[in-house]
Amino acid sequence: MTSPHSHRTSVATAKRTLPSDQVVGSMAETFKVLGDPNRLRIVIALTQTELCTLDIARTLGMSESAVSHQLRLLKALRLVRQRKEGKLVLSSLDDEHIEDLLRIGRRHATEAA
Amino acid sequence: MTSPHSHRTSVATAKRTLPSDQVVGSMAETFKVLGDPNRLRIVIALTQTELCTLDIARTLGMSESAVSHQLRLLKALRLVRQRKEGKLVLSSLDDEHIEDLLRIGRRHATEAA
DNA sequence: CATACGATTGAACGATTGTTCAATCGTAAT
DNA sequence: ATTACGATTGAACAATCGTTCAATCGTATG
Repeated sequence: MTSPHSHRTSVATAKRTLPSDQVVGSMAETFKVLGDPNRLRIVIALTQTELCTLDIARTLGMSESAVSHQLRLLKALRLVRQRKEGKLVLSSLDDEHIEDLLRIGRRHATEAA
Repeated sequence: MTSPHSHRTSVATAKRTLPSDQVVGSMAETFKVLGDPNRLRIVIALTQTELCTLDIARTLGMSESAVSHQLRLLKALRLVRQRKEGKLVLSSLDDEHIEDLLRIGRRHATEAA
């Protein structure tokens, strides 16, 4: 025989640790937006410099349109901020936490499998 | 007139900062797996205790099958580890970086919009 | 004003996603 | 051996995703 196991108490304990649906949903959205390679590349590129939409497109080999669509998402989730300069729209990171996420995510990704 | 802008140099600079496709892809996978509310809840629940598949299902109100599918993904990406005990499969977090990601992600998510 | 350039928009498309469902496997207990 | 329980699997489905394409907007420059 192995150690006894009570489903009841485990479930009750685990349930207590969960944040509200709203918080979980918001966290998931944040991670999800970083979960696409092109969007992630955009964010990484912006850790160095402010860039206009076209430069991002050229840097990543994406269409201007695709970049614009993604920037709108990134802005909506407060990862990216934008300012206008003439006919350019310059994008930059909006939040200092983002670079932390990138750093840790990269560490996990490049660890020995 | 505003400040002059050279696309050429901005693109060249930005390109240098980008990790390889392989690294970016792996990072994106890591974020993506945390980008689903149910999967994220599973991971959060496991920060506290080791849990069997059924307990996770009961805690989150998911079917056993759905949980099992997601655990396989989490295991493949090395977020979750599993050990057997009798007929139970106990899951726990596989990597200490994960909790850091959760903490920072939560901070960003709960910041004032 | 007309032109060019950078940016945005919305519809449409194929591709991917997460779940359900039913069937099956494995282990422990009777 | 049979039963019960926990876990896994694969097919199938609706839903969501990210891109392309064409059209349009805005602003600076000729």
